Amino acid sequence: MNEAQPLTRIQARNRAAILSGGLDAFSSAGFRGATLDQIAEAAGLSKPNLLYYFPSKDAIYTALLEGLLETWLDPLHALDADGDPVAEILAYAHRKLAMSRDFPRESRLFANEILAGAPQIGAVLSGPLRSLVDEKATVLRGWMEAGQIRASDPHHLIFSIWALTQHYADFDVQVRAVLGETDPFAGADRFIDQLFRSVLEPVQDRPL
Amino acid sequence: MNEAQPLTRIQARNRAAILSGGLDAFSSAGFRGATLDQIAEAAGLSKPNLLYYFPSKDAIYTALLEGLLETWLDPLHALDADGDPVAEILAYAHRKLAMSRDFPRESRLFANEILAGAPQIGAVLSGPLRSLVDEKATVLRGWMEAGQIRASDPHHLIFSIWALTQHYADFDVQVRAVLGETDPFAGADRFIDQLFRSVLEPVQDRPL
DNA sequence: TCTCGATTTGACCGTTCGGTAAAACAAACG
DNA sequence: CGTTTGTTTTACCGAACGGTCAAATCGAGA
Repeated sequence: MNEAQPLTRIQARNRAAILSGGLDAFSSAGFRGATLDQIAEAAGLSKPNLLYYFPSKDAIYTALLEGLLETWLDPLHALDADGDPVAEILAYAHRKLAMSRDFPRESRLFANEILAGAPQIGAVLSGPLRSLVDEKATVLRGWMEAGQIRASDPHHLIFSIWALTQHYADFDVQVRAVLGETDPFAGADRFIDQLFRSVLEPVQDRPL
Repeated sequence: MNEAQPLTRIQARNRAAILSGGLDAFSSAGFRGATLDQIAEAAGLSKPNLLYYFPSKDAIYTALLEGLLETWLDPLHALDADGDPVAEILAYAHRKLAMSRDFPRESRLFANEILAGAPQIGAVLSGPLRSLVDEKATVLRGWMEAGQIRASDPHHLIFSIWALTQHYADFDVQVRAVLGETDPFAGADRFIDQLFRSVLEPVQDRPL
Protein backbone atom coordinates (compact mmCIF):
# COMPACT_ATOMS: atom_id res chain seq x y z
CA MET A 1 0.00 0.00 0.00
CA ASN A 2 2.86 2.38 0.72
CA GLU A 3 5.80 0.81 -1.14
CA ALA A 4 7.79 3.48 -2.87
CA GLN A 5 8.65 1.21 -5.84
CA PRO A 6 8.51 3.18 -9.10
CA LEU A 7 6.17 0.70 -10.89
CA THR A 8 7.34 -0.26 -14.37
CA ARG A 9 5.25 0.28 -17.48
CA ILE A 10 4.37 -3.42 -17.64
CA GLN A 11 3.33 -3.47 -14.02
CA ALA A 12 1.11 -0.46 -14.45
CA ARG A 13 -0.56 -1.90 -17.54
CA ASN A 14 -1.12 -5.37 -16.12
CA ARG A 15 -2.31 -4.22 -12.74
CA ALA A 16 -4.79 -1.91 -14.46
CA ALA A 17 -5.96 -4.72 -16.74
CA ILE A 18 -6.47 -7.03 -13.77
CA LEU A 19 -8.42 -4.42 -11.83
CA SER A 20 -10.60 -3.75 -14.86
CA GLY A 21 -11.24 -7.44 -15.43
CA GLY A 22 -11.90 -7.89 -11.74
CA LEU A 23 -14.34 -5.02 -11.79
CA ASP A 24 -16.24 -6.69 -14.63
CA ALA A 25 -16.32 -10.01 -12.86
CA PHE A 26 -17.07 -8.88 -9.30
CA SER A 27 -19.66 -6.31 -10.34
CA SER A 28 -21.79 -8.83 -12.18
CA ALA A 29 -21.26 -12.02 -10.18
CA GLY A 30 -20.25 -10.79 -6.75
CA PHE A 31 -17.12 -11.84 -4.90
CA ARG A 32 -18.02 -15.51 -4.48
CA GLY A 33 -19.44 -15.85 -7.97
CA ALA A 34 -16.47 -14.39 -9.80
CA THR A 35 -13.51 -16.62 -10.65
CA LEU A 36 -9.81 -15.98 -11.10
CA ASP A 37 -9.84 -17.66 -14.52
CA GLN A 38 -12.58 -15.29 -15.62
CA ILE A 39 -10.61 -12.27 -14.40
CA ALA A 40 -7.39 -13.58 -15.93
CA GLU A 41 -9.02 -14.04 -19.32
CA ALA A 42 -10.57 -10.58 -19.21
CA ALA A 43 -7.16 -9.15 -18.35
CA GLY A 44 -5.45 -11.12 -21.11
CA LEU A 45 -3.17 -12.97 -18.68
CA SER A 46 -2.69 -16.52 -17.49
CA LYS A 47 -3.92 -17.27 -14.00
CA PRO A 48 -0.46 -17.75 -12.45
CA ASN A 49 0.66 -14.56 -14.12
CA LEU A 50 -2.29 -12.75 -12.60
CA LEU A 51 -1.29 -14.08 -9.19
CA TYR A 52 2.17 -12.67 -9.78
CA TYR A 53 0.67 -9.18 -9.57
CA PHE A 54 -1.94 -9.80 -6.88
CA PRO A 55 -1.35 -12.39 -4.17
CA SER A 56 -4.97 -13.57 -4.02
CA LYS A 57 -8.54 -13.10 -5.18
CA ASP A 58 -9.22 -11.21 -1.99
CA ALA A 59 -6.40 -8.80 -2.73
CA ILE A 60 -7.95 -7.83 -6.06
CA TYR A 61 -11.34 -7.36 -4.49
CA THR A 62 -9.97 -5.34 -1.62
CA ALA A 63 -7.92 -3.15 -3.93
CA LEU A 64 -11.04 -2.40 -5.97
CA LEU A 65 -13.15 -1.54 -2.95
CA GLU A 66 -10.49 0.67 -1.41
CA GLY A 67 -10.00 2.58 -4.63
CA LEU A 68 -13.75 2.88 -4.97
CA LEU A 69 -14.62 4.16 -1.51
CA GLU A 70 -12.27 7.08 -1.92
CA THR A 71 -14.13 8.53 -4.89
CA TRP A 72 -17.56 7.20 -4.00
CA LEU A 73 -18.11 9.60 -1.12
CA ASP A 74 -16.52 12.59 -2.80
CA PRO A 75 -19.81 14.03 -4.10
CA LEU A 76 -21.30 14.03 -0.61
CA HIS A 77 -18.16 15.61 0.82
CA ALA A 78 -18.54 18.34 -1.75
CA LEU A 79 -21.95 19.34 -0.40
CA ASP A 80 -21.19 22.81 0.88
CA ALA A 81 -22.90 24.14 3.99
CA ASP A 82 -22.24 27.69 2.81
CA GLY A 83 -23.75 27.26 -0.64
CA ASP A 84 -27.32 27.75 -1.79
CA PRO A 85 -29.33 24.91 -0.20
CA VAL A 86 -31.48 23.82 -3.14
CA ALA A 87 -28.64 24.24 -5.61
CA GLU A 88 -26.26 22.25 -3.43
CA ILE A 89 -28.63 19.33 -2.99
CA LEU A 90 -29.59 19.25 -6.67
CA ALA A 91 -25.94 19.42 -7.66
CA TYR A 92 -25.23 16.50 -5.38
CA ALA A 93 -28.00 14.45 -6.94
CA HIS A 94 -26.81 15.29 -10.44
CA ARG A 95 -23.21 14.39 -9.60
CA LYS A 96 -24.38 11.11 -8.16
CA LEU A 97 -26.44 10.33 -11.26
CA ALA A 98 -23.49 11.17 -13.47
CA MET A 99 -21.44 8.64 -11.53
CA SER A 100 -24.09 6.02 -12.21
CA ARG A 101 -23.85 6.86 -15.89
CA ASP A 102 -20.06 7.00 -16.08
CA PHE A 103 -19.12 4.30 -13.58
CA PRO A 104 -21.93 1.75 -13.57
CA ARG A 105 -19.58 -1.15 -12.82
CA GLU A 106 -18.32 0.54 -9.69
CA SER A 107 -21.88 1.13 -8.56
CA ARG A 108 -22.78 -2.53 -9.10
CA LEU A 109 -19.63 -3.66 -7.30
CA PHE A 110 -20.74 -1.61 -4.32
CA ALA A 111 -24.28 -2.99 -4.57
CA ASN A 112 -23.01 -6.56 -4.62
CA GLU A 113 -20.89 -5.94 -1.55
CA ILE A 114 -23.87 -4.53 0.35
CA LEU A 115 -26.17 -7.32 -0.81
CA ALA A 116 -23.66 -9.86 0.47
CA GLY A 117 -23.89 -8.18 3.88
CA ALA A 118 -20.93 -5.81 3.51
CA PRO A 119 -18.35 -8.34 4.77
CA GLN A 120 -15.45 -6.12 3.69
CA ILE A 121 -16.70 -2.58 4.16
CA GLY A 122 -19.07 -3.06 7.04
CA ALA A 123 -16.76 -1.15 9.36
CA VAL A 124 -16.57 1.76 6.94
CA LEU A 125 -20.36 1.98 6.78
CA SER A 126 -20.88 2.27 10.52
CA GLY A 127 -17.74 4.37 10.93
CA PRO A 128 -16.63 7.02 8.44
CA LEU A 129 -19.75 6.80 6.29
CA ARG A 130 -22.08 7.22 9.22
CA SER A 131 -20.07 10.18 10.50
CA LEU A 132 -20.13 11.85 7.11
CA VAL A 133 -23.86 11.32 6.68
CA ASP A 134 -24.59 12.57 10.17
CA GLU A 135 -22.52 15.67 9.50
CA LYS A 136 -24.32 16.45 6.26
CA ALA A 137 -27.68 15.61 7.81
CA THR A 138 -26.95 18.30 10.38
CA VAL A 139 -26.29 20.75 7.58
CA LEU A 140 -29.59 19.83 5.96
CA ARG A 141 -31.44 20.17 9.23
CA GLY A 142 -29.94 23.61 9.66
CA TRP A 143 -31.27 24.67 6.28
CA MET A 144 -34.67 23.27 7.16
CA GLU A 145 -34.86 25.10 10.47
CA ALA A 146 -33.83 28.30 8.71
CA GLY A 147 -36.70 27.80 6.30
CA GLN A 148 -34.41 27.59 3.27
CA ILE A 149 -35.73 24.17 2.31
CA ARG A 150 -38.86 22.39 3.37
CA ALA A 151 -38.63 20.25 6.52
CA SER A 152 -38.23 16.50 6.11
CA ASP A 153 -36.03 13.72 7.49
CA PRO A 154 -32.47 14.60 6.43
CA HIS A 155 -31.20 11.01 6.57
CA HIS A 156 -33.98 9.70 4.40
CA LEU A 157 -33.50 12.61 2.07
CA ILE A 158 -29.93 11.47 1.54
CA PHE A 159 -31.04 7.86 1.20
CA SER A 160 -33.52 8.87 -1.47
CA ILE A 161 -30.76 10.49 -3.51
CA TRP A 162 -28.66 7.36 -3.23
CA ALA A 163 -31.56 5.10 -4.11
CA LEU A 164 -32.73 7.06 -7.11
CA THR A 165 -29.36 7.66 -8.70
CA GLN A 166 -27.81 4.27 -8.08
CA HIS A 167 -30.95 2.57 -9.38
CA TYR A 168 -30.04 3.65 -12.91
CA ALA A 169 -26.69 1.86 -12.67
CA ASP A 170 -27.62 -1.18 -10.59
CA PHE A 171 -30.89 -1.94 -12.34
CA ASP A 172 -29.70 -0.74 -15.73
CA VAL A 173 -30.77 -3.98 -17.42
CA GLN A 174 -34.31 -3.64 -16.11
CA VAL A 175 -34.57 0.06 -16.87
CA ARG A 176 -33.45 -0.43 -20.45
CA ALA A 177 -35.71 -3.45 -20.93
CA VAL A 178 -38.69 -1.33 -19.91
CA LEU A 179 -37.73 1.83 -21.76
CA GLY A 180 -36.60 0.16 -24.97
CA GLU A 181 -34.32 2.28 -27.13
CA THR A 182 -34.68 5.45 -25.07
CA ASP A 183 -31.58 6.59 -23.20
CA PRO A 184 -32.50 6.41 -19.51
CA PHE A 185 -30.17 9.09 -18.21
CA ALA A 186 -31.53 12.12 -20.00
CA GLY A 187 -35.01 11.48 -18.65
CA ALA A 188 -33.67 10.49 -15.28
CA ASP A 189 -31.79 13.75 -14.96
CA ARG A 190 -34.89 15.82 -15.66
CA PHE A 191 -37.11 13.73 -13.40
CA ILE A 192 -34.73 13.79 -10.46
CA ASP A 193 -34.41 17.54 -10.80
CA GLN A 194 -38.15 17.99 -10.76
CA LEU A 195 -38.68 15.53 -7.93
CA PHE A 196 -36.22 17.11 -5.53
CA ARG A 197 -37.17 20.66 -6.42
CA SER A 198 -40.69 19.71 -5.37
CA VAL A 199 -39.77 18.43 -1.92
CA LEU A 200 -37.14 21.04 -1.28
CA GLU A 201 -38.71 24.31 -2.30
CA PRO A 202 -40.09 25.99 0.80
CA VAL A 203 -43.80 26.69 0.81
CA GLN A 204 -44.15 30.46 0.43
CA ASP A 205 -47.89 30.76 0.78
CA ARG A 206 -49.28 27.55 2.09
CA PRO A 207 -52.38 26.58 0.07
CA LEU A 208 -55.28 24.99 1.96
CA MET B 1 -45.05 -27.65 -12.87
CA ASN B 2 -48.55 -29.03 -13.47
CA GLU B 3 -48.35 -32.53 -11.95
CA ALA B 4 -51.50 -33.29 -10.05
CA GLN B 5 -49.64 -35.31 -7.37
CA PRO B 6 -51.14 -34.62 -3.94
CA LEU B 7 -47.77 -33.77 -2.30
CA THR B 8 -47.21 -35.53 1.02
CA ARG B 9 -46.60 -33.71 4.26
CA ILE B 10 -42.90 -34.53 4.12
CA GLN B 11 -42.61 -33.30 0.57
CA ALA B 12 -44.32 -30.05 1.42
CA ARG B 13 -42.12 -29.47 4.43
CA ASN B 14 -38.85 -30.33 2.72
CA ARG B 15 -39.54 -28.44 -0.46
CA ALA B 16 -40.45 -25.41 1.62
CA ALA B 17 -37.28 -25.76 3.69
CA ILE B 18 -35.17 -26.02 0.54
CA LEU B 19 -36.77 -22.98 -1.01
CA SER B 20 -36.24 -21.00 2.18
CA GLY B 21 -32.62 -22.08 2.42
CA GLY B 22 -32.13 -21.32 -1.24
CA LEU B 23 -33.66 -17.91 -0.75
CA ASP B 24 -31.18 -17.20 2.02
CA ALA B 25 -28.25 -18.38 -0.05
CA PHE B 26 -29.15 -16.89 -3.43
CA SER B 27 -30.28 -13.56 -2.01
CA SER B 28 -26.99 -12.91 -0.29
CA ALA B 29 -24.44 -14.56 -2.59
CA GLY B 30 -26.18 -14.62 -5.97
CA PHE B 31 -26.73 -17.70 -8.09
CA ARG B 32 -23.08 -18.44 -8.78
CA GLY B 33 -21.94 -17.63 -5.27
CA ALA B 34 -24.44 -19.85 -3.48
CA THR B 35 -23.65 -23.54 -3.02
CA LEU B 36 -25.80 -26.64 -2.73
CA ASP B 37 -24.09 -27.65 0.50
CA GLN B 38 -24.98 -24.28 1.97
CA ILE B 39 -28.62 -24.64 0.93
CA ALA B 40 -28.75 -28.23 2.14
CA GLU B 41 -27.44 -27.29 5.55
CA ALA B 42 -29.87 -24.38 5.85
CA ALA B 43 -32.70 -26.75 4.95
CA GLY B 44 -31.50 -29.39 7.41
CA LEU B 45 -30.97 -32.00 4.67
CA SER B 46 -28.07 -33.85 3.13
CA LYS B 47 -27.03 -32.74 -0.32
CA PRO B 48 -28.22 -35.94 -2.09
CA ASN B 49 -31.50 -35.69 -0.24
CA LEU B 50 -31.90 -32.13 -1.40
CA LEU B 51 -31.35 -33.29 -4.96
CA TYR B 52 -34.10 -35.84 -4.43
CA TYR B 53 -36.58 -32.97 -4.24
CA PHE B 54 -35.05 -30.65 -6.81
CA PRO B 55 -33.14 -32.02 -9.79
CA SER B 56 -30.50 -29.28 -9.84
CA LYS B 57 -29.31 -25.99 -8.43
CA ASP B 58 -30.89 -24.26 -11.40
CA ALA B 59 -34.23 -25.82 -10.59
CA ILE B 60 -34.24 -24.34 -7.09
CA TYR B 61 -33.30 -20.93 -8.41
CA THR B 62 -35.88 -21.03 -11.18
CA ALA B 63 -38.60 -22.16 -8.77
CA LEU B 64 -37.79 -19.22 -6.50
CA LEU B 65 -37.84 -16.67 -9.29
CA GLU B 66 -41.08 -17.97 -10.76
CA GLY B 67 -42.79 -17.90 -7.40
CA LEU B 68 -41.44 -14.44 -6.82
CA LEU B 69 -42.42 -12.77 -10.09
CA GLU B 70 -46.04 -13.68 -9.52
CA THR B 71 -46.34 -11.68 -6.35
CA TRP B 72 -43.73 -9.08 -7.15
CA LEU B 73 -45.81 -7.28 -9.76
CA ASP B 74 -49.09 -7.58 -7.90
CA PRO B 75 -48.88 -4.13 -6.28
CA LEU B 76 -48.43 -2.48 -9.65
CA HIS B 77 -51.30 -4.49 -11.12
CA ALA B 78 -53.43 -3.21 -8.30
CA LEU B 79 -52.93 0.40 -9.33
CA ASP B 80 -56.45 1.34 -10.32
CA ALA B 81 -57.09 3.73 -13.20
CA ASP B 82 -60.49 4.58 -11.74
CA GLY B 83 -59.25 5.41 -8.26
CA ASP B 84 -58.07 8.71 -6.85
CA PRO B 85 -54.73 9.47 -8.60
CA VAL B 86 -52.65 10.65 -5.64
CA ALA B 87 -54.11 8.05 -3.32
CA GLU B 88 -53.51 5.26 -5.81
CA ILE B 89 -49.87 6.17 -6.37
CA LEU B 90 -49.17 6.66 -2.67
CA ALA B 91 -50.85 3.35 -1.90
CA TYR B 92 -48.68 1.68 -4.48
CA ALA B 93 -45.52 3.15 -2.95
CA HIS B 94 -46.58 2.10 0.54
CA ARG B 95 -47.42 -1.43 -0.57
CA LYS B 96 -44.04 -1.65 -2.26
CA LEU B 97 -42.25 -0.42 0.86
CA ALA B 98 -44.17 -2.92 2.95
CA MET B 99 -42.89 -5.67 0.69
CA SER B 100 -39.35 -4.48 1.27
CA ARG B 101 -39.98 -4.68 4.99
CA ASP B 102 -41.75 -8.03 4.97
CA PHE B 103 -39.87 -9.82 2.18
CA PRO B 104 -36.36 -8.37 2.08
CA ARG B 105 -34.80 -11.65 0.94
CA GLU B 106 -37.04 -11.77 -2.08
CA SER B 107 -36.10 -8.21 -2.95
CA ARG B 108 -32.41 -9.02 -2.69
CA LEU B 109 -32.85 -12.16 -4.78
CA PHE B 110 -34.38 -10.02 -7.49
CA ALA B 111 -31.60 -7.44 -7.16
CA ASN B 112 -28.94 -10.11 -7.52
CA GLU B 113 -30.60 -11.47 -10.64
CA ILE B 114 -30.70 -8.02 -12.22
CA LEU B 115 -27.11 -7.24 -11.21
CA ALA B 116 -25.99 -10.46 -12.87
CA GLY B 117 -27.61 -9.23 -16.09
CA ALA B 118 -30.99 -10.91 -15.65
CA PRO B 119 -29.92 -14.18 -17.31
CA GLN B 120 -33.10 -15.95 -16.18
CA ILE B 121 -35.79 -13.28 -16.23
CA GLY B 122 -34.51 -11.07 -19.03
CA ALA B 123 -37.36 -12.12 -21.27
CA VAL B 124 -39.91 -11.26 -18.60
CA LEU B 125 -38.46 -7.79 -18.20
CA SER B 126 -38.72 -6.84 -21.87
CA GLY B 127 -42.00 -8.73 -22.26
CA PRO B 128 -44.70 -8.83 -19.60
CA LEU B 129 -43.02 -6.31 -17.29
CA ARG B 130 -42.56 -3.77 -20.02
CA SER B 131 -46.18 -4.20 -21.14
CA LEU B 132 -47.45 -3.74 -17.62
CA VAL B 133 -45.33 -0.66 -17.01
CA ASP B 134 -46.35 0.87 -20.33
CA GLU B 135 -49.99 0.28 -19.49
CA LYS B 136 -49.71 1.92 -16.09
CA ALA B 137 -47.59 4.73 -17.53
CA THR B 138 -50.46 5.48 -19.86
CA VAL B 139 -52.79 5.67 -16.90
CA LEU B 140 -50.43 8.08 -15.17
CA ARG B 141 -50.12 10.20 -18.29
CA GLY B 142 -53.91 10.37 -18.47
CA TRP B 143 -54.05 11.70 -14.93
CA MET B 144 -51.39 14.25 -15.75
CA GLU B 145 -53.14 15.51 -18.86
CA ALA B 146 -56.36 15.79 -16.88
CA GLY B 147 -54.51 17.94 -14.37
CA GLN B 148 -55.15 15.52 -11.52
CA ILE B 149 -51.45 15.13 -10.78
CA ARG B 150 -48.53 17.26 -11.81
CA ALA B 151 -46.91 16.45 -15.16
CA SER B 152 -43.69 14.43 -15.13
CA ASP B 153 -42.24 11.41 -16.90
CA PRO B 154 -44.51 8.47 -15.97
CA HIS B 155 -41.87 5.83 -16.53
CA HIS B 156 -39.34 7.56 -14.32
CA LEU B 157 -42.02 8.15 -11.74
CA ILE B 158 -42.53 4.40 -11.56
CA PHE B 159 -38.78 3.82 -11.47
CA SER B 160 -38.45 6.24 -8.59
CA ILE B 161 -40.98 4.25 -6.57
CA TRP B 162 -39.10 1.06 -7.26
CA ALA B 163 -35.76 2.61 -6.43
CA LEU B 164 -36.83 4.22 -3.19
CA THR B 165 -38.75 1.30 -1.76
CA GLN B 166 -36.39 -1.50 -2.78
CA HIS B 167 -33.44 0.49 -1.47
CA TYR B 168 -34.59 -0.21 2.09
CA ALA B 169 -34.46 -3.96 1.49
CA ASP B 170 -31.45 -4.23 -0.81
CA PHE B 171 -29.23 -1.76 1.07
CA ASP B 172 -30.64 -2.64 4.46
CA VAL B 173 -27.17 -3.22 5.91
CA GLN B 174 -26.01 0.23 4.85
CA VAL B 175 -29.17 1.97 5.96
CA ARG B 176 -29.00 0.41 9.41
CA ALA B 177 -25.28 1.12 9.72
CA VAL B 178 -25.95 4.80 9.10
CA LEU B 179 -29.11 5.11 11.17
CA GLY B 180 -27.90 3.08 14.14
CA GLU B 181 -30.66 1.73 16.34
CA THR B 182 -33.46 3.60 14.63
CA ASP B 183 -35.94 1.48 12.70
CA PRO B 184 -35.61 2.58 9.06
CA PHE B 185 -39.10 1.74 7.87
CA ALA B 186 -41.13 4.10 10.01
CA GLY B 187 -39.13 7.09 8.82
CA ALA B 188 -39.01 5.78 5.29
CA ASP B 189 -42.77 5.51 5.18
CA ARG B 190 -43.25 9.11 6.25
CA PHE B 191 -40.55 10.43 3.93
CA ILE B 192 -41.81 8.58 0.87
CA ASP B 193 -45.29 9.87 1.55
CA GLN B 194 -44.07 13.44 1.78
CA LEU B 195 -41.80 13.11 -1.25
CA PHE B 196 -44.42 11.80 -3.63
CA ARG B 197 -47.15 14.11 -2.36
CA SER B 198 -44.81 16.96 -3.26
CA VAL B 199 -44.29 15.91 -6.87
CA LEU B 200 -47.80 14.73 -7.43
CA GLU B 201 -50.00 17.46 -6.00
CA PRO B 202 -51.07 19.70 -8.86
CA VAL B 203 -50.05 23.34 -8.61
CA GLN B 204 -53.23 25.32 -7.94
CA ASP B 205 -51.81 28.80 -8.12
CA ARG B 206 -48.34 28.71 -9.57
CA PRO B 207 -46.00 30.90 -7.51
CA LEU B 208 -43.40 32.95 -9.39
C1' DT C 1 -46.89 -58.36 10.27
C1' DC C 2 -45.42 -57.89 5.76
C1' DT C 3 -44.88 -55.19 1.85
C1' DC C 4 -44.02 -51.62 -1.24
C1' DG C 5 -43.18 -47.12 -2.30
C1' DA C 6 -41.21 -42.92 -0.36
C1' DT C 7 -37.24 -41.09 1.72
C1' DT C 8 -32.49 -40.81 3.29
C1' DT C 9 -27.70 -41.89 3.35
C1' DG C 10 -22.67 -42.89 2.25
C1' DA C 11 -19.56 -43.44 -1.18
C1' DC C 12 -18.10 -41.63 -5.10
C1' DC C 13 -17.15 -39.00 -9.82
C1' DG C 14 -15.49 -35.50 -12.99
C1' DT C 15 -14.81 -30.61 -13.03
C1' DT C 16 -13.60 -26.26 -11.43
C1' DC C 17 -12.00 -23.67 -7.76
C1' DG C 18 -8.00 -20.72 -5.57
C1' DG C 19 -3.35 -21.14 -5.30
C1' DT C 20 1.85 -22.96 -5.66
C1' DA C 21 6.59 -24.37 -7.53
C1' DA C 22 9.93 -24.22 -10.56
C1' DA C 23 11.58 -23.61 -14.78
C1' DA C 24 11.63 -20.86 -19.09
C1' DC C 25 11.74 -16.52 -21.07
C1' DA C 26 12.46 -11.37 -21.62
C1' DA C 27 14.70 -7.20 -20.79
C1' DA C 28 17.67 -3.93 -18.79
C1' DC C 29 22.46 -2.97 -17.79
C1' DG C 30 27.37 -3.44 -16.80
C1' DC D 1 28.63 -10.23 -24.19
C1' DG D 2 27.06 -12.07 -19.53
C1' DT D 3 24.46 -11.34 -15.62
C1' DT D 4 20.77 -10.02 -13.06
C1' DT D 5 16.22 -8.74 -12.40
C1' DG D 6 11.54 -8.88 -13.87
C1' DT D 7 7.98 -11.51 -16.23
C1' DT D 8 5.50 -15.51 -18.06
C1' DT D 9 4.42 -20.28 -18.59
C1' DT D 10 3.86 -25.33 -17.68
C1' DA D 11 2.66 -28.54 -14.60
C1' DC D 12 0.52 -29.41 -10.66
C1' DC D 13 -1.94 -29.52 -5.79
C1' DG D 14 -5.77 -30.12 -2.41
C1' DA D 15 -10.30 -28.57 -1.63
C1' DA D 16 -14.85 -27.53 -2.96
C1' DC D 17 -18.05 -27.65 -6.52
C1' DG D 18 -22.60 -29.79 -8.79
C1' DG D 19 -24.29 -34.07 -9.35
C1' DT D 20 -24.90 -39.56 -9.49
C1' DC D 21 -25.73 -44.16 -7.78
C1' DA D 22 -27.00 -48.01 -5.20
C1' DA D 23 -27.94 -49.45 -0.95
C1' DA D 24 -30.17 -48.64 3.38
C1' DT D 25 -33.99 -46.98 5.97
C1' DC D 26 -38.49 -45.32 6.90
C1' DG D 27 -43.59 -45.20 6.89
C1' DA D 28 -48.30 -46.03 5.64
C1' DG D 29 -51.62 -49.44 4.17
C1' DA D 30 -53.15 -54.43 3.37
